[in-house]
Amino acid sequence: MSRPADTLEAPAPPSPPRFAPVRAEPAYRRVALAISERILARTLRDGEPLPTETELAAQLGVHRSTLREALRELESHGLLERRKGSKRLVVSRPAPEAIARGVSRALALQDVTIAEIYEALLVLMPPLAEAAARRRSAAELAAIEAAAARFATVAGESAPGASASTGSAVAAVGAFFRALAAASGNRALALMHEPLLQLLQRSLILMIDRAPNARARIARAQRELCAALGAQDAGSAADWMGKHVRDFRRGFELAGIDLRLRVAVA
Amino acid sequence: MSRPADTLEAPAPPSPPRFAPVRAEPAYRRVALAISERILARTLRDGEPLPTETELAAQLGVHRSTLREALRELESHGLLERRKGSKRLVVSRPAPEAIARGVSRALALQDVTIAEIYEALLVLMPPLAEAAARRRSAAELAAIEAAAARFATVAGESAPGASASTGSAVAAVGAFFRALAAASGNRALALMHEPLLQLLQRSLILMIDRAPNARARIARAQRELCAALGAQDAGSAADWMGKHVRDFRRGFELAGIDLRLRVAVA
DNA sequence: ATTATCGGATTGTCCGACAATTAATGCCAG
DNA sequence: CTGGCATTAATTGTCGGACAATCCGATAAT
Repeated sequence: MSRPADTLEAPAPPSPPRFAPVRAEPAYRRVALAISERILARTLRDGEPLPTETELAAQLGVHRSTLREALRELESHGLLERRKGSKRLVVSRPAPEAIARGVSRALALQDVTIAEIYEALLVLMPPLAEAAARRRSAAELAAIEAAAARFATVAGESAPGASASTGSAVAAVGAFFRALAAASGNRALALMHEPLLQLLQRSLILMIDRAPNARARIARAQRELCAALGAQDAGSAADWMGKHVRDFRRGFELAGIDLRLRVAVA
Repeated sequence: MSRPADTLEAPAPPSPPRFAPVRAEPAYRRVALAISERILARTLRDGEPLPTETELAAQLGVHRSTLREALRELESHGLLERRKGSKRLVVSRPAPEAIARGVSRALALQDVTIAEIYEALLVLMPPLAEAAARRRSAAELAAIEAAAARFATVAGESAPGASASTGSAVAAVGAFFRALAAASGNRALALMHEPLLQLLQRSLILMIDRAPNARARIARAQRELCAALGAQDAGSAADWMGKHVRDFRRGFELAGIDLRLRVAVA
């Protein structure tokens, strides 16, 4: 486009019989690509601070504004992050929940239904529990049990209908699943389960106070799962997880929530 | 901070006992959030063109450069897209492959291993095949069969080692899985399978020419899967998909590729 | 009606500037 | 010589404005 030292430009190509690709990408995209390639190739390793904007813009031969547009793209993909209270951007590996948030949004915008999320959970969670039972460390087990304990506390301390506790009960459910996923030793499965969980949580807020016994049933399932994980009983863990997930479905039905409704997102 | 009776301090705020959040987010992020909320809330529906940059910047009370940074973020998440050869940005639902690319990158940067991808595929794909067998339409079945036919052609036409065809064979494998996922009727599962597929494809490039019979075994599995899908035999579909996935593992082993290697990404 | 032409609108990119904040530096006391 | 504090330099966030290339819509020519 408008570049500084563009000398005389002949409108017609002189002789080359071959044509260059007509569709040139804008500079901000090429810049983003160039930087992300370096990150992917580990030339820039995570934790490493990026050069200053002025410096980087000079190196890449673009204006700072242009560079900035590229940086926003990388930042939003989690390839760059700003450490708390610091100015400089540093290279980082994307945080799972940030990635998952994007996936959640995509699913929500695609009008995915609660039924689809339920089905996916039914596919994913039992194997996750199985893997966790087989591979969990002592510390991971402790974390899972702590999450279960917290749910029990939160869920027990209030009569059904006390909406103040709804949020923390749902959050505790999330914490339990996350701890379990972390213990599975499979980051691909863990990452994939995260968006489902995020979407489940949104719907759970509506369900947990309307389905009688929902809290009690969840607490029960968590206890059984903890026991299975403690005993490293993969079969039982998978089994109980299956029951647990199916219970969610029952909860939605009892609460009168149509499973064909599309999921909401934060 | 809180001193007892320090009456001499003049700069203390006069009356407001409440403080605003200290950590204000930059404008470009607030702007991005504001716009994305509208999109999520369907106030801006997909296909709808965004106002011009000048206009939008004015409405939001920020400079065009600032707005632009926000737009790049939304664009990179697939919430906005530029229709081919057009200038204006239009609201859009994120394309699955774009989302999946972000997930793939995240997994690769997290040093996820081939073994983890394999395990995830083993969890995900058989239920996907099962769902596809149950719900596939005639058109979807045709698409799957077409993909299988293409793989057979590509895989058969060249002697093993002809690296020219490697790329198209791998692409055909991808097309087959994608067609199958699309027929599953579960967009959550389909979206989650996509990053696994992307990563598998990268590794397949290395494997398919080094593992004897890889092509033939893949073709066989695809034929059997097509038969099961055609007969709407969910059990058989799940079964063959399981074998198919396990075959990939065998292929890696035969090719001498360590499953503990981390996956690569485009 | 179809195509060629023209002017205005819009995007991509750049230049430059400045306040607020963070990082760096130098200075003084212990 | 080291630790703490004040001052200065550097960096980011945001803004105003500019301009070429391109796209869009309308109008004129075939």
